[in-house]
Amino acid sequence: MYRHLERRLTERVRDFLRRTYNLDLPKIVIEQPPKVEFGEYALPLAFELAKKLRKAPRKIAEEIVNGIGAIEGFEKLEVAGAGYINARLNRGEVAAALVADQKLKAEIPPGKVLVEHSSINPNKAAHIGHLRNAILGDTFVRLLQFAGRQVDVQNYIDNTGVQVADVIVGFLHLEKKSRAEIEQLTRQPRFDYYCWDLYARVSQWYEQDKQNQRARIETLHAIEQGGNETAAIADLISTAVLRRHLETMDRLDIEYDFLPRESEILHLHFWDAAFQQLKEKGVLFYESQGKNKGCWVMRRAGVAGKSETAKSAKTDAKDAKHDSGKASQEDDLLREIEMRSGVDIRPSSEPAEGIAEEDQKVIVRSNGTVGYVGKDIAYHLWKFGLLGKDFGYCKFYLYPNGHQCWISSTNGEPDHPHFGDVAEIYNVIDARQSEAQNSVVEALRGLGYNEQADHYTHFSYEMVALTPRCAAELGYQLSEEDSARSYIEVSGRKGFGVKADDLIDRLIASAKSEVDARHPQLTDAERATIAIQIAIGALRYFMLKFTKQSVIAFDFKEALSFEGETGPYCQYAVVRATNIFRKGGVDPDTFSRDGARPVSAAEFAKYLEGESGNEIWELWLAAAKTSYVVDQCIATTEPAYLAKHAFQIAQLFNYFYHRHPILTEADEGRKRFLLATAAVVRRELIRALGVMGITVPPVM
RNA sequence: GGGCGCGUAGCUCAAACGGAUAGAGCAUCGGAUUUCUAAUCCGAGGGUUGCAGGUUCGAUUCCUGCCGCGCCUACCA
Repeated sequence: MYRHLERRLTERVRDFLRRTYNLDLPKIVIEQPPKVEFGEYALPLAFELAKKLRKAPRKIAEEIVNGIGAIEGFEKLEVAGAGYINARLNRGEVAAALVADQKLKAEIPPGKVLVEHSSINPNKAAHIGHLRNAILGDTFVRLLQFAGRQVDVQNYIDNTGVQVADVIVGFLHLEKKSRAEIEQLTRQPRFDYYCWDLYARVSQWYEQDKQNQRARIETLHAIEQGGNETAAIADLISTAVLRRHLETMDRLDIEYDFLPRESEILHLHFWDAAFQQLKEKGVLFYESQGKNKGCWVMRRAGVAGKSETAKSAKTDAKDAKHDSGKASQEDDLLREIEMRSGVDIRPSSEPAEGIAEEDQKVIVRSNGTVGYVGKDIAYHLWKFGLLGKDFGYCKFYLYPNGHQCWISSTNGEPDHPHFGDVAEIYNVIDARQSEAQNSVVEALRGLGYNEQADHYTHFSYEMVALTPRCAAELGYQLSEEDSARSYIEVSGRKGFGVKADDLIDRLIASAKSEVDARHPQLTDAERATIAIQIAIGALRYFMLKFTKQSVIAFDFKEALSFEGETGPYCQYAVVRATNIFRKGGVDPDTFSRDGARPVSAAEFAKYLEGESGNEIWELWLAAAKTSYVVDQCIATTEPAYLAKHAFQIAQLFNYFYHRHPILTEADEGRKRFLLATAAVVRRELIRALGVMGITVPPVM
């Protein structure tokens, strides 16, 4: 509603400027006035035009206001302050249209969208950082769907990486478990918790003796190669952990369509196909000397053009540091063990002389194995349908609601949905990986796929860390330095963090005791269901209320809060609205559709005018903005705006609720109007919350 | 060293393209409804937007330089 009117206003103004001043402005800025009394839209463009037209801003504003004529849906334009143009909507018409809830058609871009999120290493339990990722990703999926887009949801599974190798080392070398014993263990309810602890122990074991890392390299090698006992055990474990992740996320109503695995990227030789293209197009260079001798490298993303050969004293110093550092031991170990070379590493074309050593990003190691970025490039060529290869597909996980989630496989089932080959992609990956993400984009550009590169969005967000207080609460001993920080980074390697299921459990327990106290008359099952809805609402809202670039310093007290700017606050507003209708014996859904129809636009206008009208109008206006806010969230890849929006509606509604008793209203016409207000706000708030994956309980 | 990001009330965070009096929540203090349940509402205090310059009608926002903090910068993923 709101966005359609804004577009109409923009077009009329642009039209007028062209006609009157022969001006064509690329963009016409439209703001929202600080108070509704000023109108619904504000245009500061007279200030901008003042110089061009050599007139006072106020004069220009007056010319526009007087000359533009009537605009459908608008009451009038007026000049304010030093030259603002404020536009006033016809409140009655807007309210009547909102009640009718007519679907206004918006142009939907063609093509499918692919959102990749979660992508948790399948070697340990998911933690709060993964929750932020999944909640952001899932909400973004819902935003796109709300806007009418068709979306594929993918969760990339790195089942052949070091992290999985580490936990396998734990089972085989520390615990000396047999395959049968491990199989037994994977059946226990929270097998991922077991792995969480074991993974931390393995990291300690590596610390104890660097030689222990030999086991890691050997294990990783075996897993990558496949077709052996170690690989089979790794598959067993990573699959079991993956199932646990899906269960955890399903608790939050987060589902996936397809799980592409690294093992298939490897075994179906995706990389070979990508490597071929990258060599042909000169994106990769073979380095024949220096630190990266024997590697295939590409130019590091963000490094412009040909760099000078000025790599003198600085590079030497860096090398020296490397040799004495403890990293060198690991490097030696890596080199020491001969690895299978699955790809042709012999130099074919030009050397990498054009790129200074520090600007090189190694894609293929000197032992012939391909690194993570390389695999990611191949994967992304597949996403855009540019690889010339496809996965095999198998059914993997059937959600209780009947939705089928597929997984990649070397030998797939013949009948499967078509994944990949999309027009746009969004990768929900934390900010620490932005360089790797940029490298993938640069590789696409290097291959000449500029259009695809333009539709590649790294949905970057900051990590979730723990406050020192929270860490202490969890029983971790902190150094003095750490205690002084405002937050401490979570570390899976150290087993330092809050597990997702633990947090969800605590939220549910906390909500349950509250519901138990408030609604003893309900059955335990009913109360449990409500508690879960509240817990999820609290958690999802918590993860969404921060903007992406803000590091969340996690604290139980804040996360467990159900008051103030929280999900339950928003849910509660809906429950209150529902209660009015229940007590009044009116169905809110049918009322918002049919019952309010008798209230004419003229009547709405009457109740929405004047000072007391302003206050209620503010609520209507907020309710009218949902699709506008959704558009903004998509354009900026920032779901936090929606969280703020929902909170604002809830806040305005609570105020309204307090000020205007509805059921006792004596004036029948006014009562109808107030009921219509509650019905529309309720409907829109449910919608907004729904896009965030938050449902509303019947009572709270 | 280089790259990215951040610095706003006691605390945690907002402020779309540069715009009208920088806003919320929490915490503190003081109030409200025998009414559609108080997971609510109202009020109060609390700010030199890290510092210094610059750009302009106008800067929390853009530019430059400092200061402080975080992340990235591995033949890890």
